[in-house]
Formats: sequence, structure tokens, C-alpha cells
Amino acid sequence: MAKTKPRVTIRDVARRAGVSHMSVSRVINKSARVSSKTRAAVEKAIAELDYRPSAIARSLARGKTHTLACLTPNLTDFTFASIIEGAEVEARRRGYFLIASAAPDEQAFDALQNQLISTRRIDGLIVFNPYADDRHVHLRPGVPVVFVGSRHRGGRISSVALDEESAAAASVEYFLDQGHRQIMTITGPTAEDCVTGRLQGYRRALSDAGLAYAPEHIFVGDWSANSGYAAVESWLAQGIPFTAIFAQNDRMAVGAIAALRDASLCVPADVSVIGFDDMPLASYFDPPLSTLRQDMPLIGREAVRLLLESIEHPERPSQHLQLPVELVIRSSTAEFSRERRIPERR
Amino acid sequence: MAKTKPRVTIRDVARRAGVSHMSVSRVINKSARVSSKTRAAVEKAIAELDYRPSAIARSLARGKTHTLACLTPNLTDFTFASIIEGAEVEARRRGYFLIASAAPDEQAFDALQNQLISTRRIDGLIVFNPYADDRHVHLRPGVPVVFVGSRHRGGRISSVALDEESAAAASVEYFLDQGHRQIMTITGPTAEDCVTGRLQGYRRALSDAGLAYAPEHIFVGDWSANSGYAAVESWLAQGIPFTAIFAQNDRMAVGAIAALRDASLCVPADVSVIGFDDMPLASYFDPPLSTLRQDMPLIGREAVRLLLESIEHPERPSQHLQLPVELVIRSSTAEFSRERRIPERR
DNA sequence: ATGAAAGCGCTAACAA
DNA sequence: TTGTTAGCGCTTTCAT
Repeated sequence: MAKTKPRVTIRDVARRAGVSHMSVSRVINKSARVSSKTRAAVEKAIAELDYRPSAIARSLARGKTHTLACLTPNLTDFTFASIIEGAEVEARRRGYFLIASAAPDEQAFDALQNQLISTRRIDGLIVFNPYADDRHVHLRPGVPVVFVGSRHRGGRISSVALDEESAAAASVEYFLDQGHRQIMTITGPTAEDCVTGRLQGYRRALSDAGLAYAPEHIFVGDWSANSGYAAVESWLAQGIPFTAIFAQNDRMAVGAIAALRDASLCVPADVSVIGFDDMPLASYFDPPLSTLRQDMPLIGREAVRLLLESIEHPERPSQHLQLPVELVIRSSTAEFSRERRIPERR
Repeated sequence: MAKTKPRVTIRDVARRAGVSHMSVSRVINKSARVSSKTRAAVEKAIAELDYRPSAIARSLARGKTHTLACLTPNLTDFTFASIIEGAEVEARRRGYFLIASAAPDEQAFDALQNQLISTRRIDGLIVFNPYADDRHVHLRPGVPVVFVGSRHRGGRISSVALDEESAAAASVEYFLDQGHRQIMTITGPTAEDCVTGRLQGYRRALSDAGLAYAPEHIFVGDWSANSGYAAVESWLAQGIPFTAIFAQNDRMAVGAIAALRDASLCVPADVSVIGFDDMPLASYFDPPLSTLRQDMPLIGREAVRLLLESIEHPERPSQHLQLPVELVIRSSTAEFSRERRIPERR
């Protein structure tokens, strides 16, 4: 077995270049206070020895790890994964690494913070959906944090989220323009801020149009396709008439469409449906799904930018970003027409 | 601004417990050579001061970072994301962190290795699809590596992959059992090993049944839904008759089904389709997709297990794992019947 | 502009 | 079993 060659250190480079190790340190840190002659000698030695500074040693000496962590309910949801990918690329571009970890519940969240923060492994933390449960309560003080998906209720922590209210309002307004009047919505768990925002937009658009707000038009789902299916089943069973559904994510929209089909109702001929997220293959469902598209990698990039800003300038005030959402109309939506069958009690 | 309190170190604990810092080190490292009295005093002091060892300092002293990296084409593909999530959980369970980074091309792959390996930030590396391009050529020697998706061609590196051949054969055999004889396949890029394995299984099952191998029954796609659509278009345009399609991933299966629908052919009445991966919502497509299901988190867990084994026991021989794949029959497959319309030249 | 000395917080090796 | 002494590879501080 080949013995692994011992690491080339800053002192090896110094010896080879005939200078002290401090000059080498200055060169690799791009300090100005080095003569061009010394710099050239050091750079030559670095190249010859293929020297790379040890990230760990630098971390210890500087007290910075140049590593961030991202705590999210899971890594597999397309929405989360896309944000993480955006964050990871941006972090690396700025010389940081990103550890993305799945914390499905508060307990896991707390354990992860122990592993990451108490041991000083990371310089900052990105927390997805901090109010989905009580995980925000477990936040360790003293570590720079950025929220994704919710504004900090204390105002102290920067965050990046979507303009949920405008997005929801845009979809309802689209329905209204198309002549729909009986517009339902399927939400996620009401504890999540995005649901609150979307509901506000939904209500505002309706009341702006002079339409009454009807609590039975709102079905609380759990983001799963099954819950979208259950929403439609429930409305049909209660005999509540409707011609349009704003599902607050694409999975629930797909579930709702399946339930409509099983009830022999056509989308969009009988009922129009708009989803949220523009998930992959949204255009390959039957019918191709109208939906609200968000720029998820941008969310990740902005989260990293805000986090590094609060690491490097802790004195600056926190910021809250609201990114725009775009309505994408495909074929699950159509104009209201008198001839359509309005779902009734089965 | 609250000044951040200085870190509690091993010496603070030692002072408080009235012992040397080495006794503290021994206690936190669970070394046996400590008297129970000393241990108790140290543990008390640790609790009182809420001491946590610095991961960075340990890394520097021990020469191990307890961090792994996972280099994958992207983080958003459901398949990749699921494997990464499994790997991340397993790594953490064993006291390691995982940095997952997207390396879409060879150049990015090489750059990432520079950032991660040359700076000694990680102890080991998991590489997804090493033969998708020439990224395997850029592998730095001296760092423990595990491949995911392909066996190492030199045999020196451990790997975990699927039993691609059996999986493909199982789907073809299912078609044969159902009476189909004109069975097509849509592959991914032929450079990828999984495609080779799946093609072998496809051919073997056909020849075992005494059926001739027809090159025009194979369409080389690129994993995208569009390429699945193109495959069907191409067969129809050439007037090649077929009644069953084995698409080597679900996206291409969905694309193929869309093309069949656009050609007024019914799935499964006219053509049966089997996909691969069992992606989310596969059961919500129209028709619900028959597919081959793999246990992706298990792949991740096994990859981490093999990687840690080769880190801790570099002398042991490499291993190649082949995980089983399960055929899930939903509604995109049906028995062959004489009455069906076999697609012909349009 | 350059270098010597003293850490960062821990562990390895040795001595007691 | 315990403590002492040296590092790990770098940066920071302070001379020169």
C-alpha cells in the first residue's frame, strides 16, 4: 500500500521560497503588504509543490468555518430541492460550503442544531418553513439565521419568501375574468405562513369583486395529492356547487383533477383548476396544468446572500424579500360557460 | 450589541473539575482509562458549563473532518434527491456530515474536487453516475470514493447500483406473459452504465423467448419526457408496429403516453407502457403508470456504509452492491388482444 | 515589507 | 489512571 504522502504545509512552501511562512500566508491571503519579488517566489513555490491551504487549519485560526447549513423538512420535495440547489451554487460561488439536512420534525431540528451549531461547524443557518411547527422555538441564539418561506415574527431575522398574497389573488382574478363565480381553494396546513398569505389573496380578490366569502369554499389539505382528492370528494358530497379551484400546490391540484374525473366531471369543461409551484411534468398531466410558477433557485441564492450579509455585517438591519410569482396558463382552465355541468350532490 | 461570549474550552472544563485537560479529553472521547470519580467530576463540569467540543479543533488534531461529500449531476431529480436524503441521514447517524453538491459537467466536477479534497475538507466522496461523462477521469487519487449507479471499471472502488438487467428483463417478461410480441424500449444516453444493463436485460428476455432482436425497436432518449414523445413519433412515422413500450424512466414513459394520445391511440388498450423509478404522482397520471420501483434511500445508506468502510479499513477489498428492483403494475399495461389497433404508418 | 512568537482547541505520545 | 509536552496548519499581533 502506497503510504499517503505527507501534506504540503505553509512552511514547506516558505522553505522552498526562502522566506518565512508568514510571507506565504500573506500571499495566499492576498494581503497587499508583500513585495512583488517575494510574491513571485512564493507563487512559484506554491505551484511547484502544488500547495493548497488546509481549510480546517484556517477555520481553527480564524474562527470561521466557511460552511453554512440548510435545515429543511426534506430534501426530496422538488420545491425544497430546487431552492437548495440554488443556495448551494451561490454559497460555493462565494467561497462557502452548504450542508443540507432533512429535519422532518422539531426533535430532529433540535438535534441537528446541536450537531451543527454547538460544535461550531457552521457560520450560519438557513431554515425552511420555520413556522410549519414549533421549530423556531428551538433556534440557538447567537448564530446568524435566515428564514425561507416565512417572515420572522420578531423582525430580527432576515427572510425570503414569495409574494403569496399577490400570487393567490392573481389566480382568483384570472378565474373571475373568465367568468367564474364559484371559486374554491384547497390550502396546505394553516399553521404555515404561505397558507395564510394565499388565503388573504384569495379573500381579497373575491371581496374586491364584490363576492361573499364562504368558509365552506375553503378546504384545508396537507399538500398531498390525496388531500386534493378529498377536497373535491367533500364538496361533491355536500352538494356545494363550484366551477373553479385554486389548489395551493400542484400535487393537490392533480389529486383534485383525479377526483373530478372519477366523478365524471371534465377539466376544464366543467371545472377549471389552477395549481401552485409548476412542478416537473406539470405540462404532461391530463390536462396540462395551469399553475403559479416561482423562481426557486433564486430564493436559494437570495437566502445565501442575506445570510452572508448578516454574518459579515451583523449590525445591519434585517431584510425581508418577497419574490414575485408568475401565472402560467395551460389547459386546466377555461372560460365559464352556461352549458357546463356544475357539480352537485351525488 | 451583546458581545458573543467566549467559547468554553476543554481547559475551562478541566479547571472547573480540578483535573488536567487530558482527563476531559479522555472523557469526551469515551476512553476507558479514566477513574469513575474523575469521569463524574468532568461530566458535572461539562454539564455546568454546557461545554461542547469544537469540531474544527478535533478535525485539525485528528486529521479527519468527519465530513463526506456527494457529487451528483443535480440535486433536484427525484431519484438523486432521494438517494442523497438516505445518504445524509445515514451519514449523520454515524457521526458524519454530508455536503451534497451539484456538478452538472466535468468541469464543475473537477472544480468541486479542488474545493473539497485539495483543501482537506472531506474524508470521502460519493460520486453519482461516474461514467455519464468523463468525470471519473478527474478523480483525485488518495481519497476514499464510492460510486453510485455504476461499477468501477478498475474494480478498485466500491459501488452500489441496481440490478438493472433483472429489472429490465422483468418488465419485458411481464409484457411477454401478457401476450405482447412487439416490445419497444426507450433508453437513456448509451454512455450510462444503467442503460447498458437495462438493454442487456431487454435483449436477454426477448431472446429467451425466442424473439428476434430488432435494432429499430430501440430508441435512444435523454431521460426527458420530450425524448419519450419523440420515440413514439419516430416509430409511428416509420410505420413500425408495436404493442408495448418499456421506457427506461418514468418521464420518458409519460412523454410516450402523451405522443400515443396525440396519435389517438389508447394506453393500455392499444399500447402498454412500463416506466422506471416510480416517481411521485406516478399513480396520478392518466393512466396510472406501471413502473419499476427502486429503494432509493437504501442506495444512499449503503453508499455511506461502503464509504465509511473504505475510510476506516482501506485495506479491505472493494464491494459491488446490486440492489433489487420491484415491478409495480398499475393501469398503463394490459393484456394483448387481437382487437387492439396496432399503430401503423400515419 | 518581513519575521518571530503566540495562539486557535483539540489529540497523540510519552512520562509519572 | 493521570498529567506534561508537543504538535495539527494556519492567522494574529507585534517587533524589526
